[in-house]
Amino acid sequence: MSRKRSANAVTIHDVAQLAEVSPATVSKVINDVPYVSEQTRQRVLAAIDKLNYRPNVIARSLRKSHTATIGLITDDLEGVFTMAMMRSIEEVASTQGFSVFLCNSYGEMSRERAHLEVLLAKQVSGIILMSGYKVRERGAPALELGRVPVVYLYQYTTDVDVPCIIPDDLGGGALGTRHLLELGRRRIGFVNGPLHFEASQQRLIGYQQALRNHGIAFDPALVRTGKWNEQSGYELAHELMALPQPPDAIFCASDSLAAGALDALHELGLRIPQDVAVVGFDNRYFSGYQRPPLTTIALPLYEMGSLAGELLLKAIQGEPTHRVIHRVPCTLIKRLSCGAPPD
Amino acid sequence: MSRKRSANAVTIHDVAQLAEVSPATVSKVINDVPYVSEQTRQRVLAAIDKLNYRPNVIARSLRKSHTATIGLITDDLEGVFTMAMMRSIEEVASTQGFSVFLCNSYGEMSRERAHLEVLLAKQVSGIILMSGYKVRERGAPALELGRVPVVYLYQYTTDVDVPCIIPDDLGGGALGTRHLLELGRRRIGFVNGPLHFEASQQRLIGYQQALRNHGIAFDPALVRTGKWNEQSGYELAHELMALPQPPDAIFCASDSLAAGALDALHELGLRIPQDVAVVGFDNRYFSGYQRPPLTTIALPLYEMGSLAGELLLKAIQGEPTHRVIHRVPCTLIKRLSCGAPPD
DNA sequence: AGCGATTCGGAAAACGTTTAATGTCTGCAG
DNA sequence: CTGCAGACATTAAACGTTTTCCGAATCGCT
Repeated sequence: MSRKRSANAVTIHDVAQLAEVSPATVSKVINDVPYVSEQTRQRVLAAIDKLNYRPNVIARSLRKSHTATIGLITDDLEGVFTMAMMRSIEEVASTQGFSVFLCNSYGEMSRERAHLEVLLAKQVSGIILMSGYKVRERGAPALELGRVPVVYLYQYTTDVDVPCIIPDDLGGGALGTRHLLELGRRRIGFVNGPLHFEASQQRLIGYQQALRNHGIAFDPALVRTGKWNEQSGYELAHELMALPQPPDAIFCASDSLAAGALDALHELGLRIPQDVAVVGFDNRYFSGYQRPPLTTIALPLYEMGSLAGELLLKAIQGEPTHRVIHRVPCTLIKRLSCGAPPD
Repeated sequence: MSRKRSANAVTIHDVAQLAEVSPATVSKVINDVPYVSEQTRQRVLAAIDKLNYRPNVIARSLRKSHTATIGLITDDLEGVFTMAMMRSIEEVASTQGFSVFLCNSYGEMSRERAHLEVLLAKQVSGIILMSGYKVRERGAPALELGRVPVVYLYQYTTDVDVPCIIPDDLGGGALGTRHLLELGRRRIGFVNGPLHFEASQQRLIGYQQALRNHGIAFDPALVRTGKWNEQSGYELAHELMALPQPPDAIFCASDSLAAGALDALHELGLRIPQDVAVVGFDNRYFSGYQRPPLTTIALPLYEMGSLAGELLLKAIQGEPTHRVIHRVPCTLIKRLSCGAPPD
């Protein structure tokens, strides 16, 4: 009989033979193709069950040239924002019957290139290129390699016709500022990261817009820029508080900066939020563990991830893809450092 | 000509045609099979280059029944220990030419089952089942589905013949305790997590062993068990410090417990490490941000991940796999809470 | 009874590779 | 001149599906 196959490779032929039917018919019942009688259908199903048959998806893909597989290339698998996006990508993919290949490029173009090659060789139906935070822009990867849909997640580029997904940093900047304004704060300091990051620029613009909308004059002395880290936050907060008219609130463009600012304020013996309110940005893991727990602007990482997945899957299904930059809105996480009652 | 193919599907036939040679010959030069003349080899390579041909790995796998692909199913994609293990798995896989499918089961058996089915249907060469911390034991997944090698990572089960990889919690418990003993501490409190976790049991045993090896009597009054969280750490540290003979050091079985303990000690106005030294366990992200930065026992997550990858790949290459529980040693991360000079 | 439409089932050709088998040279030893 | 052993190259059969096409049977009409 068919015992010559390698170990446990039960194929559609085995099923066909057992059910006394042709492989074509078996295929039909598997794929719910009409015009197979109920009786044979049952016979085939029984055979499938008995042999514990599972279709070989590889073979299927070969014929159908559709693998139900997408590739996910990340800059930094251990990046602080990676997991959340990955989680939602995996979720939308798997609920739609897709599997996802995980690739880590370590930010090296050569590795990214290599991963792209194998993904395409493995006939993925689409690819998500994901970054975290730092790297936001770069040349187009070698998309000429194959004509599979691509979406950029948390990064973008203008030289390629591809949808990009990033957080709405401007809106986030406005959101945090508005929150402080609504709590009655009038001199709001802004501690920013390096200005060559688009995120910094956008968050600052948001801050300014919110001030303007509230009829508060923008005071350049109240904004400071440094690195993204705690040390900068510490130093710049000190600078702000040393002003002749120190601020009654500090909005930091990252939670790390905010952590440093908190240190500085504690050092000065100031009460938070009574004397100075503090709002961070990013909703990093540790922000809830600060003293006091930090009110912050959350990056919409889940939403960005699922948007990426959905966009890609639609593109795979043939929907035309435009060169759009999707800016996903940030949300406010109220904790104790701003003075408002927490969520 | 061959323009009838779907868009940009350049196949081995196209190459063959351009190079005026048979597909078989092209295949040979691709796979470095001997007996093809240098001249035709060059001609074929030129054609490949010109057409920008990439072999269709799906088709290849079909014939060779070997996909160079592994599956990774995790309990909890967002688990605190997941990323590090994932990173090293991806690394060893990709350096050996394997791709990895990422699957998240959310700890639900039905999802795990479903993922297993599609992984097997997609003909993966092997599967890693990964957990984090909490779930350590459970029934065997439906391996009868297919005969592909499996390894368990950060979880284990005894009812299946499969290699398991877990941290050496006992060794870690001993390591932290020994470190405190060597720094001269003599009354070391032990704040533990729930005892139904094997990790708790093992860490406690390690603690006891280290004491014994140093000739210090084990005092049951010095060990407390609660939950894994900060709150427990806070309360149990208070209990310990209220003892008639309070400890001069506290070893916590998790960094969360340690964070709570730190709170309690601060509240009591005690200096760390001068009055009480503290050591945590897990090397969580926030442990370096405590006041003072927490000395802790690091879980060997990278090592566990790469071990998992290597074991799986070896098994795929045919090496027989035993039912072994690999306990990977933990390491000591010296920071400021123990009194020793940091690394 | 005749006949088109509908339903069911199978034969065979794909899908893009690899590989075993086979064939054709060329050169060289006897 | 024969025979034989490489060295190259090709043919064709796999791999496990899906899918087109075709034929047979049945059904519902006139």
